[in-house]
Amino acid sequence: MRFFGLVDCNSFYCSCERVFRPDLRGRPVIVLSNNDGCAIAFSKEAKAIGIGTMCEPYFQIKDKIKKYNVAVFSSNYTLYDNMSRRVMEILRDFTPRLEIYSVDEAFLEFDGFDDWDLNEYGARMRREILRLTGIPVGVGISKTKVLSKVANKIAKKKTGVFVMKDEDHIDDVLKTFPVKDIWGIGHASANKLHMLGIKTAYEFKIYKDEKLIQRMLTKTGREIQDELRGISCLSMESPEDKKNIGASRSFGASVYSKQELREALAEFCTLAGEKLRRQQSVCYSVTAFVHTNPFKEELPQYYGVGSRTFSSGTSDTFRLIKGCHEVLDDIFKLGYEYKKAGVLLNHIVPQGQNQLDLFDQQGQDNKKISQVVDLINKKFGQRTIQSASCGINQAWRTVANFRSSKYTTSWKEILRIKLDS
DNA sequence: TCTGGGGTCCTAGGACCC
DNA sequence: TCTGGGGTCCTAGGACCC
Repeated sequence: MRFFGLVDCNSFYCSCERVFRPDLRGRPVIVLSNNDGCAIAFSKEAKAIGIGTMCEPYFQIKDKIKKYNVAVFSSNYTLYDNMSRRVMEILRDFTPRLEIYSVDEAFLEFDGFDDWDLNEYGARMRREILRLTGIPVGVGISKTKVLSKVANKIAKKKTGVFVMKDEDHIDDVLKTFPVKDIWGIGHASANKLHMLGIKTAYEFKIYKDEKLIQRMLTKTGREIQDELRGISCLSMESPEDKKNIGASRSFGASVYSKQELREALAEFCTLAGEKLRRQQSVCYSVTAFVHTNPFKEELPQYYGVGSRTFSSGTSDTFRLIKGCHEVLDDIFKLGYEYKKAGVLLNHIVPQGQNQLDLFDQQGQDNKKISQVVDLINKKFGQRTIQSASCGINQAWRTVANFRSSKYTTSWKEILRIKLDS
C-alpha cells in the first residue's frame, strides 16, 4: 500500500519572523506583500482578531493593527527561502521520495510503510522540524495527494497530525468537508458543482455522471474526483526547468517618464536573466509590459505590452534589456501614471538545445560578462554590479518599511544577543 | 496616500500542411 | 448545382495554486 503525506508549515512567513523574535510569541503577526501592499500571511492570533483575508490591503487594516498591537513585517524572501531549505532537508530523512511543492509545503511518498504507525511517524516529523528550525508544521497522510491535502487541513485544526487510511473513515471526513475547500477546486468550479447540488467532498466523490464532470471541470476536475475515491492520478513530480520566467513589480512611487520605465525594465531583465542562467536555459523571445493602476478608476487606464524575438536563444541580460527597451519604444505613451511593469521570458529551452543563428557567427551573447557578473553578485551580494541602465536612484523601487534582518544568510545581519551581567 | 508576484495545466480555435 | 478530410502545432485565455 502506498500513502501520500503532505507537510505544510503553519503561517510560514509569520513563523519565520517569530523564530528570531521570541518576544512576539502570543502576539498577532502579519507579513505584507511586496511594496507593503497587502497582508499575505497571518499568525493564528492575527486570524483570531479578524485579520486573515488573503491580500487585504494594508491601509484598510491599519486601525486594527494599532488597536491589537499587531507586529507587521515586509516580506523577507531571503530569510523565508533559507528557512524553507532547512525544513525540506529534515523531511528528506523521513522518506526517499520528497516533492517540494512550494516554499512551505512538500509531498512525501510512503511506499512499503504498511506496518508503520504513521501517526507516530508524522508526530516525529513535527517534533524534529520544530526542534531544529523552530517552525511548526501540520502533517496529513492518506491514499492520494488530494486526500492528503484534506487530511492536512484537518490536522491543522486538531493535533497537528491526521491520518486517513480506511474507506469509512475517509467518507466520514469527506461528508463534512466543503467541496470548495478541496485542493484544485477554486471559485469557478465550486460554483459549477453547487449548481449540480454538490456541496461536500463526499457528494462530489459519489457523483455518477463523470462525463459531465469532465465537460464542466475538464480533465483536472475529473482527476480530483478519482483522487477523492482513493485512485491516485497525481504522482510525485521532480523539479523541472521553468517553462516561463517572469519578473514584475508594482512601483513604490508613481512613474510618468519613459526613462524610469527603462530603468525598471532593465532591472526586471536582470532578475529574470539570473533565473534563466541559474537553470542553464536560454529563451527565444521576451515580452515587456507596463500599466497604470487599475484601482485608480478615476484616472485614464492603459495597458501596453509587446514582444521581441531573438535570432538565437539567449540568456544574456544585456540582450534582454535591449529587446525590452525596443518594446518600450513601441508601447510607451506619455501622460499616464504608471504603477507596474514587468518582463516575461518565453520559449525557454535548455542551453544545449540552442539553435545558433547561421548569420550570427561570433554570437551576440556575451557569456563571459554574464558569468562574471553572476559570480560577483553571488559572492558580494545582490546588485553589487549591474547594468547602469537599471538606474542609480531608482525612485520607482518597491518599498519595504518593515523588513527584518537576513538572520541566516548575512554575517552583518546575524542575530545579536545581549547578556545581562 | 496606500490594493503582490510567480508559476502550472487545460482547452478551443486558428493556421498550416498534405 | 456542385467546393474534403485529417492531422499537428501554436497561442490566448481561463482556472487554479501558493
